[in-house]
Amino acid sequence: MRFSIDTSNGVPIYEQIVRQVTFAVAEGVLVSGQMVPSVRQLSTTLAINPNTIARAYQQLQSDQVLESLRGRGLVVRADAAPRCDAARQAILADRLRSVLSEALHAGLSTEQLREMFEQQIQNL
Amino acid sequence: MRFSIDTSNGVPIYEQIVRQVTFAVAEGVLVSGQMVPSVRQLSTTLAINPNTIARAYQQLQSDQVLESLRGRGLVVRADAAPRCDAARQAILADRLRSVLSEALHAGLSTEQLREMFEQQIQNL
Amino acid sequence: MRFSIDTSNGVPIYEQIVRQVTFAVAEGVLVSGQMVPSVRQLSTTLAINPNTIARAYQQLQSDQVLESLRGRGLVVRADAAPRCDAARQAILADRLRSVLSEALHAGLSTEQLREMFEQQIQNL
Amino acid sequence: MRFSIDTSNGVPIYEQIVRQVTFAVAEGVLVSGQMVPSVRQLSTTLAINPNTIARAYQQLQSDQVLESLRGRGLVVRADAAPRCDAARQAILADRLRSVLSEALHAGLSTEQLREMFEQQIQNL
DNA sequence: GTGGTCTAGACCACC
DNA sequence: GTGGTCTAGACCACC
Repeated sequence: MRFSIDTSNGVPIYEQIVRQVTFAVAEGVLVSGQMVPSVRQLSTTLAINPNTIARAYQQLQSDQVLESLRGRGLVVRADAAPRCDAARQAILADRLRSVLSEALHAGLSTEQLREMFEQQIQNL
Repeated sequence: MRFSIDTSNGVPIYEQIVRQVTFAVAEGVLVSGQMVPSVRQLSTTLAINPNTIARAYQQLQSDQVLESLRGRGLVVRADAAPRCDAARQAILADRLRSVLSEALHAGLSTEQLREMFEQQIQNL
Repeated sequence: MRFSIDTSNGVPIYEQIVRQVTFAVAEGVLVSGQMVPSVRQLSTTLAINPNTIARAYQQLQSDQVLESLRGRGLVVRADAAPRCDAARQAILADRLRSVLSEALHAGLSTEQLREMFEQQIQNL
Repeated sequence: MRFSIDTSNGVPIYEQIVRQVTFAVAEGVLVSGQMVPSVRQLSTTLAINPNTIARAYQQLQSDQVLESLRGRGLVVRADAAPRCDAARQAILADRLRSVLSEALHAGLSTEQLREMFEQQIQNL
């Protein structure tokens, strides 16, 4: 799988990695038993501090997405896919809800929002 | 105008104040020449340190939304409304874009997104 | 004499009044024995707080430019003109020196400065 | 780069730092990608409170002169040099304009000003 | 009364 | 280690 890190959007790097792995499992890009790149390897390909990678992998383990196979590395857990799918849905719905809520509080109408939605989605 | 501060959502307090003033000017709740509450007054009503209020007002001045009448207080600048409206639009569109972009990268379809959008907007 | 107050250039209002009176005496626009407008009158014509005017006049008295004639008001002192002329020269030379010094420290050459000088003086 | 702070000239300390960094980038003394001293380090070498340094660096970020590499420090932005050069030019021209304007209003002739200019520039 | 600046010191996330 | 935010409290010029 490919990672894309944006160091300037305020989202912590380790969080971006956690999400991208979670989403990849949800989509089936990463499947049960598949290994993820080693801390060292990912650290050099992304030019990111190894501690940051390690922290992301640590959280993915406590999220029960990855597990450590002694001496071999980290792999996707057998039961991770549905959990990741649920997590993906929840994370995205929540972020969407929060943006919409702020926009409504800022005085935009539902119609203006729908317009903005269509406009943004066409630009992507 | 009324302010509502949420100290637990990660958004800096001064930033929340900046946004709320900007949005209020965009909506016409605050109009040109109108004074904003004094640093000390807002500080006591919100139970927030005066420095934090001052920082928000400082940024609103460099954003050209407020201007200082020395020794008297801060007022909304004559030409602030369109600037604030544009800022509001830009901030919200950007946040929406970022959510949608992440959702698409996470594998959701445009149709799924549209569904999620309608669902979230009805719950608000 | 006419006063012009700029409330947005950072120079305190009372200071602007002090300087304008001083310069007017230096130029001969105000002459010895001539009365200056009363605090109350100047306050209303300039729409400025009377305390601010009073403060300016206080300083002009301690600068020995004005003197108070009991019950009649403030007039230009007999010996004020040369003092004001010297003050004007000193104030302006000092401000010029300070700008030039900063520009040189900022890396501009004498030639660039001379250019800038001619350009600015033509625009005035 | 070296900083020199004058705490007695009325110009706020953070503003002096902002200007010195801006001018250094304009001159090429600081180049794109180069790190500026850390808040704590500059704070101790200048014997200035870290908050004051942070405030200057904050403004330099909103001026798009510096950018933050989270957890690592602050560097000069890729496109900062022309912006800084323009800012330097604008700041100095404006200060010069303001001095000349005041001098003309004070009754000096263009010729007297030119004389004063040459005199001051030789003494520096 | 008003805002503006500064110090001191704490706590935080991130690398 | 890095910057970012916030509190507490002081002092200032100005109105």
